[in-house]
Formats: sequence, C-alpha cells, structure tokens
Amino acid sequence: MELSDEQRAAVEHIGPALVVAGAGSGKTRTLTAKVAHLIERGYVPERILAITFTNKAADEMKRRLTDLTGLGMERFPWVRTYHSACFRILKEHCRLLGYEPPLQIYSDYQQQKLIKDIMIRFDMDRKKFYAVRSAISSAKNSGDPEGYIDAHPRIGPFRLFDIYQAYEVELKSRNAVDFDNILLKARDLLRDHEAVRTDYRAYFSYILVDEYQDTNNLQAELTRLLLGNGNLFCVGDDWQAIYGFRGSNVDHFLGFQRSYENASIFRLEQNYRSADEIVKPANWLIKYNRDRMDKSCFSAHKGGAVEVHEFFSDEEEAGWVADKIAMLNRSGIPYDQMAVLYRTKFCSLPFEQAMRFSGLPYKMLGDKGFFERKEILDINCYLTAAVFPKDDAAFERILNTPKRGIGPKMVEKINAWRAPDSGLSGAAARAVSGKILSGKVHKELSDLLGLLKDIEPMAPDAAIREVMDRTGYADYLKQQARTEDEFTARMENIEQLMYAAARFETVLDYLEEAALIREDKEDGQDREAGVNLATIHASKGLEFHVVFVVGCDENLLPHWKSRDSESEVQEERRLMYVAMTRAEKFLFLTTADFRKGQFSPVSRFVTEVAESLEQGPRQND
DNA sequence: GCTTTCATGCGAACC
DNA sequence: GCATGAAAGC
Repeated sequence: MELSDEQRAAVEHIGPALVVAGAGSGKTRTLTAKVAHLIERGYVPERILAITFTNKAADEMKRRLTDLTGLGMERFPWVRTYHSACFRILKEHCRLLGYEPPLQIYSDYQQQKLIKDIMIRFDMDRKKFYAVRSAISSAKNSGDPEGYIDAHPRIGPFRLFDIYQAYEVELKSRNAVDFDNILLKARDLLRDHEAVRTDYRAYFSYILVDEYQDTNNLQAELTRLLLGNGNLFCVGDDWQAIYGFRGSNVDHFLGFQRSYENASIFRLEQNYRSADEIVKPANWLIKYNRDRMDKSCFSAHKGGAVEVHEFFSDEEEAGWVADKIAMLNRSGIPYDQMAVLYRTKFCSLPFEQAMRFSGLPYKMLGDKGFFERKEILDINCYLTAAVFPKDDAAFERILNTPKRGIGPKMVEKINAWRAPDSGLSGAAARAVSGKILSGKVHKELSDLLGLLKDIEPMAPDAAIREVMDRTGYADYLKQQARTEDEFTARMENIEQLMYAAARFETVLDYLEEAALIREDKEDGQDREAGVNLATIHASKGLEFHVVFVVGCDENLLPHWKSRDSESEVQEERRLMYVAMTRAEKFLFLTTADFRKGQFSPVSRFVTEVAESLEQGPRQND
C-alpha cells in the first residue's frame, strides 16, 4: 500500500499515539495500513481491538484488511464499534453483575415503550418524553450517573433520580440493557472486577480507535480499562467533532497527551480530496474556533471554486440549486457526484420539491434505518416475543399486528391475568387456558401463542417465513400500503431481512446482531444513482464532486438553540467545516432571507468564509 | 353499548 | 407516528 511519509511514520510507530488527521487526509487508509503493518510484525490479528464509529465502517475495514493481508474476515473478530465490542464482553460475564443470560438488548422501540410506561406511572406529561430519555442517556454517557443526576436533579416537578431508578429496576428485572447500558455496565464490569480486567488487558495486544474526537467519557474510560500495555493508536480530527450534543467530548482528543504520557502526536495535513480553493477558506473558517489543535491543512489540487449566493426565499434558493444541478449534469458531472447538505431535516422539503419539479433523480441519505422500518420492526417483534417472553413491548405490538380485533381494552383485560414475574404473553396464555375470552379473540390469541412457541426453536429465516405465512402478513401490508410501489418495497425489505437472517443459526443470535446494528441502511448497489440530499451529520466521511451547503442562515447554521453557548457555536462552526470539506471541486454556499415564515440574516460563517475569498486570487461571480 | 378500526390533522434537530 | 373523533363491528 502506498503511503505518504507522514502516514508511514504514524503506521510504523509502536506505543501510544494520536493521529490528528485533517479532512481528506487518508485517515481510514492509515488506520487500515497500521493494522496490516502490525500483523506483518507478528501481532496476532485476533488480539487486535480496532474500534470504528459505525458497523458499516467496521465491515469496510474488515474488507480492506482481507484484501491487504489475504486473511479471512473471521480473523478480525475485534474490529467492532464500542457498543458491539462491549456487548460481547458484557454478555460473557453478565452473571457477575447479576444478570441471568440471555441478556437482551433493548433497542429504541422497547426503550421508548418502557420509558412511556414509567412516565404514566409517575403521571408525567407525555410531552416530557424526549427530556426524560435524553436525561437518562446523558447521565449514563457522562460515566457518572449519580453525579449527573446531582447536577440536573429535576425534570419539571419530578425527581430525575426516581425516574432513573424506576427505569433501571425495570431493565434489570427483565435482564435487559439499553444501548447506553451496554457501555455503562461494561465499564462497571471492567472497573469492579479485577480478574476480568486483567484478562482482557493481557489479551489485547493493540487497541486502535477511529473518530476519536467523537469519543464520550464512558468510551474514553473503557479504552483505558482495556489497555494493558500502552499500545494505543487513536485517529481523528478535532475540527470535525460534531457529536457534542449527544455526549461526545472532544476534550479526550485535545487532552490526549495529558492522559497518556509520552504519547506521540502525528499530523496528516495534506488533503487528497478537496481542491486548495476549498481547503483555504475552510481553514480560514475554523480559525475562528478557540478550542482546537493547530494544523495547517493544504491541498496540491488546483482548479476548484467556492461561490456564495443569497436568495429571497427558500423556494427561490431551492429552484436555483435544482437549475444549477441540471446544468452541471449537462456538462458531464453525474448526479450521484453532487450533494445538497443542510443543517436540519426539515430543510430538505423545498429541495425535494424542486428536484421533483425539475424531474431530477435524488436520494435521501441517512433516511430511516433499515431496522426502524415498520415491517422490519413488526417481524423482529415476533421473533423477540418468541425468544423473550417477558418483553411486553414486543408482545403488545404483535398482539394486534396484523389486526386481530384485540385493542387497548382487551390488552387491559388480558393484563389482569398477569402472574407475578411473568410477562404479558404469560398473562395471555393464562387467559387462553382459562377460556374466559370470546370465541374469536380466544382463537386468535391461541393461534398467536402457538405460532410463537413454534418459531422459537427454528432457524431465523424459517421463523420469519413462518410468521409471514401464518399471520397473512403480506396481505396486511398490501392492504395498508398506499401504493403498489410501497407494498413491493416493503416486501423486498422482508426478503432482504430473511436473506440476512439466514446467516445465523438461532433466532437469539440473529436478534443480538440486529439490535446492535442501528444505523446501517440498505446497501447501495441496487439504489439508482441520484443527487444526494443529506443532513450535514449524515454526510460525515463522504465526498462529492459538487456540494451545495444550503440554508446558511444565521438562525439555522448556527442553529438558534446553540447561539447562546460559546462551545455550541464552535460545534456549529465545525459542522460548517465538515460540510465544506465534503466537496472535491465546486462548493456553493446558499442562504435565504425568508424561510419557514421567518426572516434571518446571512450566517456568520458565510461572512467568515467570505473574508478569505476576497483575499484569495479567485473572484466569484 | 362497548370496543375496534378508520380517517384526518399535526409536528418531528443531530443519533 | 401519534392523538383525536367518527364510523363500523361484535
């Protein structure tokens, strides 16, 4: 593999190191080369822990490693996300923390349901749901829930401590962990059980972490707990830290040398992606941030351009962007090499409309994850209910999906039959054997319970097929779908699910994997080429020939909620930086005076960028 | 008459 | 996707 001198120096260094890698500097390439290099030097691949930000990135890295080393994918069992690696560790030793295997992962759906139940118990306004969920999550990801709760004791008149505790007690009694608990409990395990810690420390010969700038407190602590010999290699770019809102803490990156004495710092400053005309104004912009490492990014590519355009309304802005895209496409740039990036999801609407109006193909990146789609959620709830009889959320969902004439009142009635320590499905079983229900409901319920019993020991793909056949799920989808296309798409999703599930031997194995994969979308091969519409967050790590950063209004980017805090404004500026550096050749920054019924001046970031454009050699039209 | 289903409007930050 | 109220079904 060809490497620059800077990349090579980082790859060949052994011992604690931080690689400060600018946008487009070949970060992933360096990381992969590093693992390959270690293997060449005799490190055992199975004992290398390489943490990636997403499952997709983990798969991509394994694929590259396979190409590079000739070893099979299975030789890299510890190329994983933090969540995936921690669950593996936690599962192994969960008895030490008082769990009874199998340990269940509560994904968003179950977590939501549980929090809502608890809020009803506390008689809280359901509008506070987001506040409750995010408080619980922040408390955990801070690494010190008690400390967090002391600092944020109340949600309205309610004590966060009481809600938090009620939620944790429920989770524990169901042998379940939510996503944040995967990290929190793994931390507790490694911190409090020396023997376990010593084992893992001895086992891992090298730890590598990608996107280290977006590490949260818990993840930083876990890294330290797992590190035995000081062989730590972290890669990232503090200028691109954009997940502070969900607990990421860039201080771990900035303070790396303080945390790891005698750590070496490597800088990758050459941008191989963007033209210098784009790199320069992006550098200029980021200089307005106070908290950042110094780095002088440059590019050897010339011939790019940055333009700023101001419009009266968002419709006008969107119309212009669509026209420009059509024009650029006529000049030979393929649609999928162009992207429209915006700060918040709702901004996409006028752009979608303009694209449709002009008949241009487009696709939305970071759309609903595969596992959050209704049909996938339904099927997975069937499997979950079969394997985890105590999972009320899953059972309640399938109880009346497809419609069986069992509504909320009937659920109440069934619930009255609940025995201590049994779930809703247990209550249903008692109601059936007690023969207290009307003919139709009795039959429907006993059929459902029979189905769950039958699929429990099956292979996952066979279980899915069985659910489809015996519930008439396809008919239900057909009747629900508004268009024929929607029906076909949903059925194709289920086909794909069956295909993916066939890789696993048991339903339990399959569910564990499915729960850990949240963000993976359908894979791109069968998607038609089109202009990419995405939030800036969703565009991280991607690159396009042409980029439009739209909605550069002072109330939108920076987001109005962030304006009062210096550190949040800095994060917004990094967001702008990420957006700009997605572009290879042409970058358009656009703004509208009037959007969604409100007036807003031009973003301060545009003003900052414009300063550098005036100094540069190139005039904008 | 009670329960479920259907129809409609409203709002959703980033994951 | 959720809340609401009207229509349909047991």
